[in-house]
Amino acid sequence: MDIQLKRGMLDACVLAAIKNEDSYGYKIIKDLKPYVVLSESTLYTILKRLEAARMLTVRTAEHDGRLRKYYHITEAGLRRIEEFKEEFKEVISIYQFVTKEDVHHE
Amino acid sequence: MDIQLKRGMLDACVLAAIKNEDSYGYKIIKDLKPYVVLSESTLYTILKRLEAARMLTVRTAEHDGRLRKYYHITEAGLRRIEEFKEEFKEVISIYQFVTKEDVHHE
DNA sequence: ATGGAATACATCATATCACGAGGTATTGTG
DNA sequence: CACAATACCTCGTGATATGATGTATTCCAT
Repeated sequence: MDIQLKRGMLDACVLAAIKNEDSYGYKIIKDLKPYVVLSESTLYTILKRLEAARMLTVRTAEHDGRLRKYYHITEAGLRRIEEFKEEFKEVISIYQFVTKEDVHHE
Repeated sequence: MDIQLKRGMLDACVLAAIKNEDSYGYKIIKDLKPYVVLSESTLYTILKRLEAARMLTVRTAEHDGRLRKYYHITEAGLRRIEEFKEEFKEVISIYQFVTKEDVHHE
C-alpha cells in the first residue's frame, strides 16, 4: 500500500489497536498486520508521538522475565478516534470526486 | 481537514480534476475547493511531480493576454487513478478496523 | 485614473513523518 | 548450538504539504 495513503490513518489504527485492551508494541504490529503493515521503527515513532500528545499512557510490566511496555488509551485518545471518523467523511467525499464518471459535454 | 489524511489523495484529486478536460493551475484549485483545499504552492509542487512521472503533459497557451499552462492527463495518469481506486479498498478496510465496535470479553 | 482584488504563474525553507538499517537482550526451538 | 521469535530502541533519509514571498497582468469599484 502507498505510504502516503497510510498517513493519517496510522495514529487512528494504533489507538484502535489498544482501545479494547491495553497492548504492547510487538502485539500491536501483529494485530494490525491483516489491515496495515507497519515496521517497528514506525510503530515506536507513533507510540512516542501519541504519548507526547497524551492520547495514551505507558506502564512497564514484566512478562516471562521480559519487559513489556503496555499502552493504555486515554480520553483524548478516544476523542482522536471519533475525530478520525468525522474526518473520514471528507475522505469519502474526495474519493467520490475522484471516481465520479465523466459528465459528457457536447 | 488533517494534513496527513489528505496525503496520498492529492495526486489522484489533481489527476481527476484534469481527467475530463484539460485545465490549468488556478482553475484546478477552484474546482477542488469544495472537496479539498490546497494552496498554490502545494498544487504546483504536485503538478511538477506528476509531470516528472509522465502522468500529465503541459501546454502553454495565451488567454486574454495572460499565459496559462494547460495540463493534460496521459495514459499513465489514468492508470494512476485506477490504482488509487484499488488502494482505496484497503483504506476502507482500515477504516472498518478503526470503527469496529468493542467485542466484549468476559 | 487609481488602487486593490482577482487571475496566474513560480521558488524556497521548513516541519512532519514513515521507514530501513542497525543495535541490545532474552526465550523458545530444531 | 544456532537461529527464529519476542521485545525494546535510535538515527538518518527521503517524500511531501505548506506558508512566505515574489512577479506580472486584468478587472472593477470608487
